[in-house]
Amino acid sequence: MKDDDARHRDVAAEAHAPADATAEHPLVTVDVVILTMRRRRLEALLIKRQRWPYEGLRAIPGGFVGRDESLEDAARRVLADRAIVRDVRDVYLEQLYTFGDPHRDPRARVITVVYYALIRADALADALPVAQTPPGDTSDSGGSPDRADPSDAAESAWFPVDALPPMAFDHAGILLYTMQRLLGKLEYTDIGYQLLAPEFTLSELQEVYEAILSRSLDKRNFRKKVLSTGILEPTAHTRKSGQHRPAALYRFSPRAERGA
Amino acid sequence: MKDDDARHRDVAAEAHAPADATAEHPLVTVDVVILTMRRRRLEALLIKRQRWPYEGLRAIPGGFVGRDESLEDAARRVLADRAIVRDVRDVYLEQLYTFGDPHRDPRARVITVVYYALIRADALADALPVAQTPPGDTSDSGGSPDRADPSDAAESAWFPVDALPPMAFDHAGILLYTMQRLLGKLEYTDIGYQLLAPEFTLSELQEVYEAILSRSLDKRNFRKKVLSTGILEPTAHTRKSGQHRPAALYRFSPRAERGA
DNA sequence: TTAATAGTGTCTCTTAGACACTATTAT
DNA sequence: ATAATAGTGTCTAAGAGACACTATTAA
Repeated sequence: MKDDDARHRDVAAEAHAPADATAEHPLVTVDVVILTMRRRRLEALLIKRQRWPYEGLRAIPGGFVGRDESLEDAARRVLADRAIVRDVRDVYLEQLYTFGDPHRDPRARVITVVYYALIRADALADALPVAQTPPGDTSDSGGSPDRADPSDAAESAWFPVDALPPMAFDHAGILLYTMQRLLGKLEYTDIGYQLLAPEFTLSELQEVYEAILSRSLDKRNFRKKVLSTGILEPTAHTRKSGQHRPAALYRFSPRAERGA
Repeated sequence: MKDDDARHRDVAAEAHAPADATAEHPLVTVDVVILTMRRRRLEALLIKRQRWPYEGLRAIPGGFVGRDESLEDAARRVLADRAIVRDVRDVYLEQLYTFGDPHRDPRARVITVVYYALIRADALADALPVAQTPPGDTSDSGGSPDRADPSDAAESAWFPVDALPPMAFDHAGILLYTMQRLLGKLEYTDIGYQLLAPEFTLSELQEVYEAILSRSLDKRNFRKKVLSTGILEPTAHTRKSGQHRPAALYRFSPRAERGA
């Protein structure tokens, strides 16, 4: 076996790159679009930038890829750093796209591999990042908007995906692209279920679909369709909430679990 | 404005990376799965590795990302280097996935952004890379299998995607993933048309679909379906070939052109 | 009794897929 | 004539979507 420096030279030589190819090479980060259902809406976790460039604007959480870390491991580390879930293994994580425009970051050439993470409502950590109260929404806000995030980089907050704040870098476009991907995968995969607790009502499932599709669905047709697929099975449980009939709880049938 | 070194330190500091973060960073390449219809099959262009590791095995063409080059520009440069098309702008190019396992290349940490390219039959350059004659196929081979590629890296050859040779690195998996993506996009996009000349017969279009789906389709149902979408329009031309009725040629209707 | 959500069937229209023969050309 | 591919229509079954009322609970 050769030592590391020799290997680097091998790779560089093969591609006609200069001997110190690493210095010429772009930096690589992993950004993670973190999504969850909150207040019956789909919301994304965004940090507030504290430095130039785009100081004060919101950004998608991210970090550099470690030397011996896979891209997905790096994405889970970003999630763990933000401390928004109790167990990072509970999170559905999927690679979205890699953005590499030479001028997307004014500081350096940075290529970012973007993942999106779907957080089940029941998996959110107790110490929730702060919520933003949108104008016209009079429900309780649930936290001070100034609470600092443990990370050096920024404080975090949840924003409804259909009412995003001004964004740093190319992150507005990345969010938009994420929503399009989510919408595309909704019909032919079970990503919709990844935003729900292990047991859920059909109304909750319908809310997830409506949030991603940005339109309301007919209740009878929706239930007919999801039940006809056979991937759901009823539990013996119901959930009471408010002054109305309790809802039956469903779960994935074991056979269909974790299919993608 | 700051100078480049200062900017690099900014990025590194923000992510808690060591000061010489660039030395710790992975290398980034772009690999391009080049596909075309040849002999009524879908075929991929592969190079033969000339060095350790995986010497003698086949690999997907690729190259390092230049400092001021977008990822897509890098992919088109890989295409241009291989000299397989007359005009690189004619090629349909789409990002597939980014592979970054820390040990996928034994020489160094290499993250590769993979694109796939669909080459129209009429856009292939005259100096075609050599074709492989699979066992049992008695049609003419069309070139010496030993002709050297202009590139330092390897000689190139076309291989049917359903009969691939032993592959270097994780490239067999990448090819497989490409075919799955292609299959998935076939139903709801017009990628199928990107493998055809501007004017084509319905039988040629059906052959593309059958190659990607790996199954035969009913001729009447296929024609009914594609014509009902309204994205095709008849030309006044026909094509005669062999001892049978000439086929009508179609093209995209201008409105639907270049939709993705 | 009221407010709030859970839960349930029918009809229509469109689409997917099975299925077999005639048309036109070169040899 | 024969070989080879182009081109064409009907029927059936399944799925998507429009549409309105009853059931159960807490206050």
